[in-house]
This record gives sequence, structure tokens and C-alpha cells, in this order.
Amino acid sequence: MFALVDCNNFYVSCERVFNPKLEGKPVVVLSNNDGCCVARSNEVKALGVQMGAPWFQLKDLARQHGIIALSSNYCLYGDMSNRVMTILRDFSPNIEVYSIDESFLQIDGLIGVWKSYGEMGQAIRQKIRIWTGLPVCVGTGAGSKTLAKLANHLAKKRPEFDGVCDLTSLTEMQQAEYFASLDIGEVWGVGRQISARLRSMGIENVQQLRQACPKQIRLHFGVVMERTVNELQGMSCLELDEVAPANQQIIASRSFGAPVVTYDELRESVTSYMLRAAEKLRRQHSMCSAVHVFIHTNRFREQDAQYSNGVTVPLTEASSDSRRLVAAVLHGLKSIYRPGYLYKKAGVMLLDLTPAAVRQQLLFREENPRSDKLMQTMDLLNREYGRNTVSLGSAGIQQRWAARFESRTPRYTTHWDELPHARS
DNA sequence: TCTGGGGTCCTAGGACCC
DNA sequence: TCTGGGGTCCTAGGACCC
Repeated sequence: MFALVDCNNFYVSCERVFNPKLEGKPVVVLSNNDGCCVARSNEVKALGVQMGAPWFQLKDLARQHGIIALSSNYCLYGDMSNRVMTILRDFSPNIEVYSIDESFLQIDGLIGVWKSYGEMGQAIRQKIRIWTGLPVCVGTGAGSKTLAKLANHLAKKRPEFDGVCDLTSLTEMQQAEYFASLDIGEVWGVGRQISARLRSMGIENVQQLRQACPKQIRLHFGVVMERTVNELQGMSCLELDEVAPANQQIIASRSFGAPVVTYDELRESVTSYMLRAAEKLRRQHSMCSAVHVFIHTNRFREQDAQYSNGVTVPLTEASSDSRRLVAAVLHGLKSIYRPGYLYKKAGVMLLDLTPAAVRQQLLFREENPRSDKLMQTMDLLNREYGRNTVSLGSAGIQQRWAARFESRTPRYTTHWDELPHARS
């Protein structure tokens, strides 16, 4: 059994916690450069403003209705998010933080603690409201994550649920009725393209999709949609991912407030993006063996000459060292930069990421071909306790690695006897 | 004048191997 | 004269998510 807890209008709600005067007023939070709306209060949604709408197109509407626009403050939102997730961990030990404003909870054994999943949902809502000031909705009593998402949607849209929709409290008939009222586009994993194709097949609401034959769907849409249909039928295909896996790629990019022309300006931006990206890389204890850099002109200005290009630069050796990564990325930038264009956006990507510990093990294996028994043991422990739990820890070996990596030896040196159950 | 910034997974097709 | 059958790995592109 799953529950999905999702904060309402998250960024706007965070702002309201610290500025109660915004309560009840139409508020939007804007993206970088105050470009697009990335969060809307209910009052703004009621005016028909879409997610991602360009702010400059809304100026008239904003004047008419007194819409208040705020620049985004991601530090604040991240902090508030942590508070919410901490509270949720009190309710279930098994939680997957799915995004900044929502989490899945596994709630199987908890029905002994609460009278119903609905009661549990209300308790969650109240506690988060009191402790953080944030409003949340809960979809609960769902046999799959996809159903939990839908239940949450109902909790948000249908006032009769009072913010908590417990699917187990509904009869099969009631469920069918509610699902029939929902557009397929509301289903997790069904976006614009797939909606259109499903519609052309006569499948327009969730109930119809739920009754579709998974094998048929697979034929038309592939294995991902097949899973979605199975999930809608209550067969759970998506597990709870409690430990967030390390990122497979890291991006840092920005649009410029004003167009950029010279190489020097681009170089400065790209350098700072790379420093940010490299920081993220080290925070997750990875190394990367290729970097990508890209630049674009403004695609919305059709009257301007357009140019966009990107290049991937392989590194001779995996690294997390800022200087090396910056050097590589500037090398790439030089090769794609063309003078005479008005650049609007630039960015870097770190690719081919490997956990530093795994990288060390590979090197060690190269240098010590007869150590397979040791490596097997380490693999076993890493499988048991999670990746990167153990690595090779003797001082001599560490020194050799340090020499190889020149700077910053990644710190994966847990000693075996510090592990829980080390003896067994 | 002004249009965000991150991520993931799957598939098809080509190169290459024996 | 006749030209198989089984793989892997990589990449680009498309779809989706928040």
C-alpha cells in the first residue's frame, strides 16, 4: 500500500509562510530572469494561467487582477522541503522523496496504528500544517504508485475529500465513477503525445485506460505504458526507491538576461557553471570522464541569425577536479564558439559518471591482478550494505591513489571493523 | 524588450565481434 | 554457385517527469 503526499502550490505556499499577507491573493513564482511562471496560487490557476507561461505575456492580466509575482528562492524551498520530509519519516520508515514537494510512503503495516488510511492521511496533513505552515494533500490506500498519484489528484480537486483521498474507502463503483471523470492526461507517465494517440484509439478517460488490455497497449506504446496500465489495475510494478541513486548526469545551465556576444563573456559563464556542476559531482562522490558544453542563440527571436552547437569532450582520466573540468570545457567552448551571434543560453553537462570508489577499485584491479578474491568480498559487502560502503583502506594504497589523482582523494575509507555486523 | 532548469528511461539502428 | 546466426555496445532521438 502506498500513499503520496504532495504540497499544494509548493513555492507559493513557502512564500506565504514567511509573508502571510500573500494569503488569499493571486501569487506566482517566476523562473530564472523572471521568465516563466513556475508556481501559481489557486487564485492564479483560476484565471487560467498555465504552468510555464511567459511572465511578459501576463502583464495585462496581472494588472487587472493584481497578481503578485515573486522571483524564486530555491534555498528557501529546499529547506522547507527538508522539514516536510522529516515529518513524513515519523509516519512511515519507508519513504521515497520523489521531488522537492512530494513523497511516496509505504504504509502497509500501519493500518494497525490508524483506524484507516484516511485517518492517517488527515493526521499527516494536520501535522505538516501545524509544524511548517504548508498545506498538503494526501492520496492513500493505493495498491500502486500510479494509483497513489491519482488519489492525490482527486484529493486536490474534489472538495468532498477534504484533502485526503483514501482509495480503500471507495467502493469499486465509486472508483470507476471517479476514474471515468479524469482525463487520461492526469495519469503519471501519460503526456501530451501519448494522450493524443490514446484519444485517437477511443481511450479518453482513466477508467477506459484502466480497462485496456496491457498486452495490446504494449504493442502500440511499449513496455513503459504497459506497466502504467498494470499499475492502474492495482498491480504494483514500480518499487519504492528509498535511497536516491546517484545522478547519471549533472547539468548546469542558464539563460542570459541580456544577449551575449563575446567569447570572453561566454567563457566566464561556462566556467562558473562548471564550478557549480563539479561541486555537485563531488557532493555525490562521483568522478566524470566526459564533459559536454553547449551554447544557443535565442530561438524565439526568429529575426536573428540562429546558431546552436554543443560538443562532448572526453577526459583522458576520470576526474572531479574543478581545474581539469574547466580546462576541458573551455577547450570545447573554443571549438564551437562562432563570433557574430547573439547568444542567449549556455550550459555544461557532466557525463559518464562513476562512483569514485568504483573507479578506485578498477584501478586497483588493474594494478593488482591477483586480488580478485578481495575484490569479490568487497563487492559482496557493497551489495549488502549499499554501493560504496567499503573500499580499500590501507594507508599505503590510499597514498598511491592520492598520487594518481593528484588532488582530492575521494573519502571512501570506511574500515571494515566499523561496519555493522562486520564479523559475520 | 521580455519565453526555466533540471532530470529519467526506452528504442531503433549501426558498428563491431565471433 | 551458394553469403548465417548469435551477440554487445554506443548513440541519437523521443517520450516523460518535476
